[in-house]
Amino acid sequence: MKQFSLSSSSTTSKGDDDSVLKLNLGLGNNSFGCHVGQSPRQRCPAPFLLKTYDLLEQGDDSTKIVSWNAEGTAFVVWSPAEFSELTLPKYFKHNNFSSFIRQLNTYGFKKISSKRWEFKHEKFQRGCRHKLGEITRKKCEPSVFPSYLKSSSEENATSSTEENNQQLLMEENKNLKKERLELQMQIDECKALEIKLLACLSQYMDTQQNKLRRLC
Amino acid sequence: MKQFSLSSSSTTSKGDDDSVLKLNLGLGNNSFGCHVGQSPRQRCPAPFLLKTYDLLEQGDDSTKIVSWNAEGTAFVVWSPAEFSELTLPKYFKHNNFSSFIRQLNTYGFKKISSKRWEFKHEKFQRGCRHKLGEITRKKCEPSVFPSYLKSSSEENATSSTEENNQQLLMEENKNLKKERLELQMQIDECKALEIKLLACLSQYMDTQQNKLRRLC
DNA sequence: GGGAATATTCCC
DNA sequence: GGGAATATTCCC
Repeated sequence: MKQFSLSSSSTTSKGDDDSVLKLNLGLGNNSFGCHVGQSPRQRCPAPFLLKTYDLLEQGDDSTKIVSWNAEGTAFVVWSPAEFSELTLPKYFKHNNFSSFIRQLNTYGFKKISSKRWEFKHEKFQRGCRHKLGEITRKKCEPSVFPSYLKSSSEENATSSTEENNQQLLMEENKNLKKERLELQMQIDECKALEIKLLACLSQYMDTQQNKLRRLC
Repeated sequence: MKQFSLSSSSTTSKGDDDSVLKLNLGLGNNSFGCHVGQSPRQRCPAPFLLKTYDLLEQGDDSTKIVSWNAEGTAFVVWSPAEFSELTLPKYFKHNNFSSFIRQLNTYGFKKISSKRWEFKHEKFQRGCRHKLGEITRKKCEPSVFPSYLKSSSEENATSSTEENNQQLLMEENKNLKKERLELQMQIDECKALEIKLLACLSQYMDTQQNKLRRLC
């Protein structure tokens, strides 16, 4: 007899049973609670995003200080002064409005009104906490050279082309290592999924055996 | 499921308001009082160094928590627990001993005793606040090679060592690219396997359905 | 609005 | 100890 304990244990993602049911219904679907294909990359949302979202969900009287706009498609800081003094230190290690805005810019939020402090990001909307993982920092991509290597012009006239090459190489090197790590993580994810799939298959087979046995 | 570390920030550090305000004011000092033209590079000391120095100069009862050693050539954290809870938040935006140590390492301090938390830096001594500007971060500057590339012998890299470095870099680079390819192939295999598994599962389910139908 | 330095956290 | 990601500050 095969082991049920694996999938029935509650240690894994909630809804293993669900995924089994879904399997019975839709075959081509990769709905195992974790996705197989390339839906938008769901990472662990940045702490900044989670905090900012949570801060908006606080339904207390602070809604006069900061809140979603009417449509829930952006948020408004109604009172920057109070927001800085009261709200920010509850969630962050500072009370500077400008630092908060710096972070918003880092994550690609846009100020969408000249009359009030209203900020918008496509993936940051009321009720969509699950989309926060799709928001990423605006950092320069691994494949991009750092600014100090671009357009070095005359300043580095002293540095030889050899040194330049070396810097480029080091940069590429660093990026490759980062890529390696990411690929490794992808592989780990894949492997975990395989294990789940196999467990699922095994469980399904057992269930079917039992059904047949009962009918015979 | 993954864990998000909202931890410390949501639990407000009690009574921090004052210190935060002080911090913000204190930071303003940085742009002033920079010595120019002294023989050893006198820069504006890093906030971290100034705070750590000042924290030691506080002659209050906190000397039981942290103080200079007898010779004034290093300093000792006598009580890490109290230091973390009481001293750190007065000067920094956290109360983690390990973050403090991370900073010490960044600035090149060395732990010089295995029996107590004693840290030393050549330029960080009692009565020598004016030398703090000579202490720099260990970060790899744009013009500096990473440690693993430094020949550790001379600053004036001869063309031969440069060539050597370059060769090493290119080699590592090549290997990394090879690795990348292999990892990519592993991923492709994984994905193919997933597809097969799903197909297999789906086919199996169909067969079972038919069996059941026939029996009913 | 964003580049870059420093600080804090996380992880090996 | 230190690499690297994220946070905070400073400055243009």
